[in-house]
Amino acid sequence: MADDPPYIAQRPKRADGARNYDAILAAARKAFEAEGSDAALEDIAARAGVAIGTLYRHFPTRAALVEAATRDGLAHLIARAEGLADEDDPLAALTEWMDCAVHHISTFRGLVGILTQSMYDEGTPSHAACAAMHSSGADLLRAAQRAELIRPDLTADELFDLLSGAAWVRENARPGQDDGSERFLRLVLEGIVVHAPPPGR
Amino acid sequence: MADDPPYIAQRPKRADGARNYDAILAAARKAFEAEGSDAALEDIAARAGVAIGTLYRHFPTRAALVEAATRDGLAHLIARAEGLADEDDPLAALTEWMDCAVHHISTFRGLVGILTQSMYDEGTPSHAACAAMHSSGADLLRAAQRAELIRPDLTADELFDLLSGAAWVRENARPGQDDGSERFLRLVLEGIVVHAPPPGR
DNA sequence: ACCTGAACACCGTTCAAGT
DNA sequence: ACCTGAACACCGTTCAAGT
Repeated sequence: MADDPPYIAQRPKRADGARNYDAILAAARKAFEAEGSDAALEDIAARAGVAIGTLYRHFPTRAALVEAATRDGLAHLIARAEGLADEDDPLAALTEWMDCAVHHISTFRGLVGILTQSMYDEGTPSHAACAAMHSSGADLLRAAQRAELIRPDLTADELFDLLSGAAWVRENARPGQDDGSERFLRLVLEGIVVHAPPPGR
Repeated sequence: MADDPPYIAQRPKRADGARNYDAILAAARKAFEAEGSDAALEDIAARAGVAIGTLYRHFPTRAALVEAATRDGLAHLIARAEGLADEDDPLAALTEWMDCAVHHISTFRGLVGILTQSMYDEGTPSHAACAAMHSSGADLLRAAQRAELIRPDLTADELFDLLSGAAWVRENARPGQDDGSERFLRLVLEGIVVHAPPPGR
């Protein structure tokens, strides 16, 4: 009774297929950034110079297209966590990663929502990437907690709530204004760090 | 060159009009709560027992319908701020209000986004309500800052970023799970309160 | 194996006709 | 002043025909 696994787009091997696949992805990324995750698929196909059926052949659902469009970015984010694990200061490492994460999960309007859903819906194309991201973040969190730099009662789920809140604010920042998510994160951070005990103790 | 003011729905005086207006609003609230702010307008009309044209007559845009559906809730929130202004403990007052605000601005999926847009788009039906809400919150914030209970560098805009971040997390909480926005707010609060100086000073 | 585009469905929005 | 529902437009999605 296993529900079939989510569809993950694959780059075709045949030359014309690969070319179209790439063109669609490039057009999708551009459209998502400009119009958000609900950009018109017909426009994306048109801009990629393919018929609408071709888009559907490679990416049968919008979720599959979003997954493919954000795949590299999320992979980079996960790799970054590995790199930061060796850092001397685990709080600095966590902070740096959170900043990086906020940027990657809010590259276009609607992404945080999709990823948040994917976090707990296994039938979703982005679920695997989200799960990997979750465990990357959890590792950095645990390290900072072991060093007693982050309050011990903070769970990884709570960390991701804070992260997605910050990302949503960034996604929805008024166009002209600077985004305010750095400030948001810094304020949040003050709430989760272990405050130094009074001196002489 | 004044752009015309945003359309604000008014309850008609004629009996049949008023009846339909109420029925549409009731159906809309139910639909928004179940399906989010992009619920199908045709369904709402059908459930209210009116033709689609009647819905458009009373609420020419989706934004006008959302404004009307959330009008009472936001008015209540603003009144609550007035009441809390006389509180002894201005930090408790602010905390209580933030909790209340988070609940009101996340009654259905998509609301926070609409209200956030309305905050800085004057041509939007909910703009007036948002502006009133903003100044209500700013008053409570200033009181808490005068009492040196909230860090003095926190701006009202930043407070609303934190608020809408919390509301978004609540909106998007996984269905079964408890929403986690209380926890979110409590963590955020730790980041913005003035921490007691070491004793004996 | 991949591409095309017509066809269908769904839903938002308008408007002429009616009470 | 208000209501109705047909009409149109737009866009998502499928699929038969083609290379």
